[in-house]
Amino acid sequence: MSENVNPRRVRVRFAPSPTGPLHIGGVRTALYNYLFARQHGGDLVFRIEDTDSGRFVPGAEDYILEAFRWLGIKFDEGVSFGGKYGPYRQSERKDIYRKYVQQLLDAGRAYIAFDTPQELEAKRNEIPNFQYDASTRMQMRNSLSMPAEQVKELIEQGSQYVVRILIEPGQDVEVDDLIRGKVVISSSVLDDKVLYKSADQLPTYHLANIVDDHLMEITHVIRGEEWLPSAPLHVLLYRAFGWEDTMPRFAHLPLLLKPEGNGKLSKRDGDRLGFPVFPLEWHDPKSGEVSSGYREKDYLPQAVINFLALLGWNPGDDREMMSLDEMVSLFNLEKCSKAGARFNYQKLVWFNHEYIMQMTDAQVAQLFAPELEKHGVSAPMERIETAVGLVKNRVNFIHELWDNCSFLFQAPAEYDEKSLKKWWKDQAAQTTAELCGFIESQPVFDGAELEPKVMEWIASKGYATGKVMNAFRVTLVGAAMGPHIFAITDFLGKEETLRRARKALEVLPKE
RNA sequence: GGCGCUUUCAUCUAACGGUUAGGAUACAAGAUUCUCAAUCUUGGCAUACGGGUUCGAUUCCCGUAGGCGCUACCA
Repeated sequence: MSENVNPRRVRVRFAPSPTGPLHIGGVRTALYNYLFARQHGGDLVFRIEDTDSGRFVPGAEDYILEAFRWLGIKFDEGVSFGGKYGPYRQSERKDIYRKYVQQLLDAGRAYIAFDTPQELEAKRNEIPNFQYDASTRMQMRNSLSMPAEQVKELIEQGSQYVVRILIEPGQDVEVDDLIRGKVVISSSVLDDKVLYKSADQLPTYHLANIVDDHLMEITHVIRGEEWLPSAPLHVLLYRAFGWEDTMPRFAHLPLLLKPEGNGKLSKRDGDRLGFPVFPLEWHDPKSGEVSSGYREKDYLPQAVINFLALLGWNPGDDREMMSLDEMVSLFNLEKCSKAGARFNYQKLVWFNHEYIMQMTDAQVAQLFAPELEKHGVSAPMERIETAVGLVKNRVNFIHELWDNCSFLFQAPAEYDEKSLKKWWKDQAAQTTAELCGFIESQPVFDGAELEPKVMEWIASKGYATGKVMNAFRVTLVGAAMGPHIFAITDFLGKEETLRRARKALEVLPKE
């Protein structure tokens, strides 16, 4: 049971609905589709499923496209990419769907129903577990229960109607899932789903999805687990159309769950726990509400991708840090887990740290330079690189670099109280003054040469190394923090070093 | 309620009948050190429960319990 049984070129799709920002779970689904397509040398299609005119949100499509650009997930064809299977926006395929709906109607695999939403609502209130199926359809107002002339008349009068699939009860429908194996559901529990809506004269997801996947020659449908219950319906639709021989293989991915508590990951969780659930920041055009995004929160796209890839899949060994290309060669649907995965964003923070560590100082400096400018600091790239090299191991995010190295670019304006309390006492002022004198008297300043001399001097004076050095550190940094002290003096240079130390001696208490 | 999926450390997961049940994150301790980190070492932490099948079950089957999803003229 593998792909080589299927001689067709591998074609997969990611088909979001433009109803808002792209959810992070959708990003993972797209990622898996991308990995699968690349690995098999196939195509990844970007289709827009805008068949719900009521929920359409302007800007959502562009947002989704931009998110994938940022993440580095590339599509081969589809909306904005072109291709010979278009149009790729479902709202532009109305005529196609109309034709196939008619085919189903003609074949007796679907029927027309006149029940209004209000009537259905009333029915549901009246009967506890009402379902529109073989047991109830003859009591409803449809082309099965009514005489042909009446149906014709109603249509001519302009009555609104939907088209429903005719489900034959009593047969076992089998879905062969690449991740879960065989799933069997009795058609008796399925209902006569609406395929074509009267409200906006568009097909529902179920119909559009099958028609498009067939016409676009999709070979594998990799989607979220929420679609598993309707997969049998989809199989039945392929059967009704007579397309069963080219029906795509299905793979239903486990869902992303809340980091804590019950339920699947939602927008609210991000707000509550302090992490984004969207790739990019989103400004809702209707409510004006702003939802944070990973890009704006300073996460690296590689870190997001890497973290997401491992939520529900593993390469089969212990490796965790992987480039997109590595993932492409390692990916395997059979290695996908079946149970939902909690969204443990702590680990994403760790990934971000690891990727910063993995980047060269020059790469990090490029990202940090704009941040520096925001703080009113302009420095040669070389200086920034050096600074970054000194402190990048202690940050999880690029923006945290500032707090860790601002003192390299700006003399301390004030001194951290706690640090002073701990280190600026006893003979701190005196030793610092003496140290300044010693350093000034030395013919060398380079840390590698100066450090042993200073240590020797401290020992000869009988001082405690920690006390002398930390007092000195506070004068340079403004706090008891930062990299190795001689790395700092090297960066600042002799003049600036002594200037800062003496400034502190003026400002800080002598005793 | 009905239907389906699912169940290994707190979390992500490995072990596709035989392992001292492995790794990573997080947490804790220690080492290092002029500070804060980083780093290294160490530590604690899991096979939901009950039945089978088998010489032997984390692994296969059944049941129970928990979790998740679906149950719209939404996708």
